[in-house]
Amino acid sequence: MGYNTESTATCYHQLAMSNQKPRVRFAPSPTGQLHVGNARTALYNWLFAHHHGGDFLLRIEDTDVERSEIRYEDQLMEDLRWLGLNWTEGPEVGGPHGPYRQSERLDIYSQHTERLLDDGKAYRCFCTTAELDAERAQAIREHKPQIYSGKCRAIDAETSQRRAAAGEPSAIRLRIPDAPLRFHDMVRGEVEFASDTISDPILVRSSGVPVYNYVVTVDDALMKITHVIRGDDHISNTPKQVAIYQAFGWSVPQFAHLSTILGSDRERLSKRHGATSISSFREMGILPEALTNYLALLGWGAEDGKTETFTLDELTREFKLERVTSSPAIFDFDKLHWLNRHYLKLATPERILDLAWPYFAAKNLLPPRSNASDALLQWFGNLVALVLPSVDTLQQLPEKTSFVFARDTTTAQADPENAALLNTDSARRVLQAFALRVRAAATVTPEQFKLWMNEIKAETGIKGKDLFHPVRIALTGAHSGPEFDKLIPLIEEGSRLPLPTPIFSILQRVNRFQSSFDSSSVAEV
RNA sequence: GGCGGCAUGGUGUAAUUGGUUAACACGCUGCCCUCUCAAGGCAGAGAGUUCGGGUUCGAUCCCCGAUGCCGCUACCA
Repeated sequence: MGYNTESTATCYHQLAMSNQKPRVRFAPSPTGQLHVGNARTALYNWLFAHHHGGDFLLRIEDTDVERSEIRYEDQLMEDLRWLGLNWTEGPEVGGPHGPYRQSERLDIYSQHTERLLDDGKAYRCFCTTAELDAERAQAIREHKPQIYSGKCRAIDAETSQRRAAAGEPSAIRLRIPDAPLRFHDMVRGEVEFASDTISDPILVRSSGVPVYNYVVTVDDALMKITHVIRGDDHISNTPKQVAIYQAFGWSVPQFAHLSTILGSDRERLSKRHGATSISSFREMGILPEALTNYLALLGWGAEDGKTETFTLDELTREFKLERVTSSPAIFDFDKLHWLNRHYLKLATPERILDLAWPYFAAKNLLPPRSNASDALLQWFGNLVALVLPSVDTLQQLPEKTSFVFARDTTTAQADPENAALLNTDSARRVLQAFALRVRAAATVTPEQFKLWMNEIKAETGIKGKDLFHPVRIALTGAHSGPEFDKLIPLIEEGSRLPLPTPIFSILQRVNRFQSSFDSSSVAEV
């Protein structure tokens, strides 16, 4: 018996040849936020399942009761749904192989443990922590693999039974067979571990709680998982798991170990590198399709070697596990932003408006969405459309629209670049001529504005940058921004809208700016 | 220390699986557009494939070794 390379390969072959639908799972621990690494694992599982018309299921690995929290479980599911990664079997939807929460499967595990014990595939280990520590210390000293000596392997069944019955604490270990442990990895090929480098793994702690490596294996087998797609931090665990499959006489699934996602310093990506949780990306206004597209690209490339933008549907068609790279990838925020800009441009105006609104409401720039008039909706839509191409994330929108919301453009004079532009005779002449016209007309249209600027140009001989920049600074507080044709109506219309933070009209802006500007420039001269 | 994995411009991926000048995208630089910024369009710089051997007529690709990084080495997951 035993599953050598050939039988594993045969297994794979049969699966590939048969029409058996693959079944894959995403099995997170609810001990924290879903982060990009896990999300990418979930995505690859989902894509693989959907590409082959198979099943994608969700299982919660909450055997670590200390760290597991229900709120993280809820958050996890919310994040997955937001990404568009739905599942057909899981803790809340149920399914034929439930329950899907490991904490609810404890009976199943103990039944299986009995079986292993009865078959002599596993044994009780009475070694104390102190003994094990000593063994380990010695192994290090002798430059040998740190593996359990197997001291308790030799205890006969009867004695073992008796000592356990007498209340002596014991863990349960698997007997690792004396043969190399091999498995086929769809992204790395054949992987082999010598059996004498693998310790007899603990299956059940002396507390009676089974350990991760054991329960995943039992669950994956019972849930009929055909392909285990997970992070490569599990690669060294896999031989132990293979041994568990063998001990039960179960067929070993296909494995695919995905490389780690690194930060720009080549360290494992973490909070230190900035936002890494899915919810933080959502909060900053990254579109889910941008994130899934980006994550797909982190370790995979399309067959044509060129196309980079894919919707989830397109990814489903194109995605092949065989094309996944085995080397770690560095997370690049710039590229994520590029993709987000791409999808922001593709999104419908209605959707953008819905998504953008809360960022402004939170800053008290807009009323609650439910109170919005059609005129306000229209105006805001125009405003957002104007600056959308220049933002990486929705979160940047309020700042990018400060040209209309800014309450005090006079502070712009403090900026050295602005001051240089303003502290000239020509700037003063332009501003005075402009103010004169605004005060006479009270309101401004783009057509009027154009006319006035032409008049000022003719009468002062000032043109280009020297003509426009002072006006721009006076109006918006910045020497750069959108074209006046768009800017003028946005400000004027905005000033007539009832807003929690009213917008100043052109006239108000000119008056406020002129008064402070005149006094400050007098002082300078 | 032991075991395993990984290595192509700054970054992510390609390279018909051993065949010419190593491709695409992000980013960067410049130009065009323009009052300005952004967007958009165009152009350009940037790697000889971690290093050293070997196999071969020929290695990014196969083999060996070194180095570096990552993971596992728990009665964590």
